[in-house]
Amino acid sequence: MARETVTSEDVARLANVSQSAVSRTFTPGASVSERTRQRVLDAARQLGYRPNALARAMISGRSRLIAVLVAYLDNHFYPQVLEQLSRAVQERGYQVLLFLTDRGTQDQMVQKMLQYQVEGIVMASADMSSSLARECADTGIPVVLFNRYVTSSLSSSVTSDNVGGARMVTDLLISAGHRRIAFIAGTEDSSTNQDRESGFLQAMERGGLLPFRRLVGDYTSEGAAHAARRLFESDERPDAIVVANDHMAFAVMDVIRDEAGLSIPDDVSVVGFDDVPEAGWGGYKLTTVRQAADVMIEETVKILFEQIEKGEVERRAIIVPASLSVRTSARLPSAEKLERIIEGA
Amino acid sequence: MARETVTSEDVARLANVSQSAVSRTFTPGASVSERTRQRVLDAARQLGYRPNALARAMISGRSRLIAVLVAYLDNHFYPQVLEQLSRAVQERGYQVLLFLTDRGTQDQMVQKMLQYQVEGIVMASADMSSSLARECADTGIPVVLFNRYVTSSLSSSVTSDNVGGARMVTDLLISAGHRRIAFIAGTEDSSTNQDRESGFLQAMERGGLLPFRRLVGDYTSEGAAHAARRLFESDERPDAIVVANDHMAFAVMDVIRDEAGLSIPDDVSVVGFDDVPEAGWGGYKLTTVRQAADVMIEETVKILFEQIEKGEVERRAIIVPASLSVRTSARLPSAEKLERIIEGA
DNA sequence: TTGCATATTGCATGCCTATGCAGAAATATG
DNA sequence: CATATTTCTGCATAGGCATGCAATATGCAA
Repeated sequence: MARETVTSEDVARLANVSQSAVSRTFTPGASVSERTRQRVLDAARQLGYRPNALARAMISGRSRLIAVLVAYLDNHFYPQVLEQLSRAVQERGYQVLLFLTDRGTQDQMVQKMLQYQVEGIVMASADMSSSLARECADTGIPVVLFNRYVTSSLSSSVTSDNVGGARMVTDLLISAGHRRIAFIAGTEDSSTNQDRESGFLQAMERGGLLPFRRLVGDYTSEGAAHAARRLFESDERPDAIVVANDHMAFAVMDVIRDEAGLSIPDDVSVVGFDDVPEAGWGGYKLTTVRQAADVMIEETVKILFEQIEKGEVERRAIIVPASLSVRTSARLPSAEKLERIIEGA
Repeated sequence: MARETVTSEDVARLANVSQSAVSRTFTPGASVSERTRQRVLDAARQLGYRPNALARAMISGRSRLIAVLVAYLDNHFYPQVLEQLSRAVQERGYQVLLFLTDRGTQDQMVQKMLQYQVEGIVMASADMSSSLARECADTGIPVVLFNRYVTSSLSSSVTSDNVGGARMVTDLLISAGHRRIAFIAGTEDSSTNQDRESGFLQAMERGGLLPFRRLVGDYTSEGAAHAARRLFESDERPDAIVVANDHMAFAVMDVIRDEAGLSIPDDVSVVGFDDVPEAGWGGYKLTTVRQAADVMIEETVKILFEQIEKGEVERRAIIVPASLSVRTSARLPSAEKLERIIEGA
């Protein structure tokens, strides 16, 4: 088996041309006459020749590899992003080199990425230490933090308007007459959570309300379920809950309905953040903040390739507007109030 | 910016050793004295040296890259697989090169994979033409078809017992007294669908029943919803539905409850296949066939690396046992009958 | 037919690292 | 202390391809 690899030289010999001619045939835009081109192509087909992308990458200094780092794929927002991102990257002739990280292994992962000479990095998860950011910046490789940012960092970032989005859903609840509104937070030190929480707090303050209670769910189902249980273990119950992402919101809804025996939205309103596909499913119909994943990805890819082409890295921070996805997991305000919120008044 | 890349030669110069010494320092198991090793390490740290994985791959002929091909990530079974697979691969010092395919682009994708000199290929989706299979086999690269197979192919495959699993859930429905059992199929020409359908048919036949009706959902939510609507548009309704995977089953449940206004499982039982995380969610509580994704991945990785190490490819077909995940979307038979089904009697 | 501009081609080299080989150094043996 | 081993080390080369440069071929106008 393992047929000995066939090289451009083999093809050249068979086609009676030089190795350069073969190379040029497979390099778009290079100068080759149609005749040699055909001869080379024929010979290549005969031998089953395939240019070696690694050798190519070595000599041209362009690996055509984009590293994507994610921590988990169980929050459906990320698979969705990964799929679209990968497609976008492939369209430009690049491939995604995937890195799944645990907390604590990011450093090694970044080392690996750099070893593979990737031309760009998307960190779709995992906070990045500023030393790491510096290391990347030093190499001149564009880095985009996706759905998170680090203020001290030199990297670009693309997020949606987490503050504004959270403010909007919270406004929605307040306008609908809710007064005992709890917040279930994600991972405390993540930028998304901080922004969403501050949006929540802004809306509450503006509405003259104090948060009914605040618990941490760590962006996991289990954490969220646990938090929800604590919220409903006494009679001092919230009448609405803002959950820091959809993935947790589903778990919260399960606890409310199946364990606390309450009805949504009659007894409690629940809202989330992300608008993952499941939010639209009949079992949940979650009112939530829609992150325009497609736009975010578009921006990410744009930044990446602009910087790859220009060869220089500049920090850019894109904030993509968020919108409301109004379904039935939360009581609605009057149509006119709703209108006003959606207009972003 | 793009600090000019620092090579092993630069390190060698600074450390006052030869380039070989640097190389050996970074090659586990190579022969270097502790003293030079330290000198090299120091110099490397000073310069920020990182071995170039591509150059390394070129000369050693080992890219340490595994290509993974998937078609979609919206069926949650695949993100889960991708995550675990990627982790397993990383543990062995390899990285996943991700390929997202549409129908029809597999050929180009495979070309790309081979160009990148990947050492193994996992096709977690997308059927593979036998010519493609031959091409891979010719190169001597191990290929594992994950969750699908092609009889004519030379590639290995890992699937779960789709026939047996489908038989089990169908038996469950029959034992619970259902007689009007419909089947919603996935993609017609996929091996998973064919096997699941044939398991369904076997059980029906053994139970002396004819399928109530059979529709195609193409493994998409929309397809499944459409099929479900057709099932319930007349009064001739099924009293149970076997759906070829969970992802479709959720859509079916939504239609039954929200559009047909029926109750599950009182009016209709619904069962699925895969046991994705959402099947356990309170909104669905889907009775389904559990595919042991972890075992499947374990086997996949095992095949892959055994063949990579031995350097020879042999066809192997692993079938991982499936089991029942009994929840509440389907009426239950008596405890004793249930027991018998689970025991696989 | 000749001369010049342009399009092709081949040569030679470089990208960065791993590794066989032979000699040098360090260690063990008697 | 001499010799036999073992451990290190550096040299030189290879791995497959892209690309600047110089040389050749081609096309066209005069």
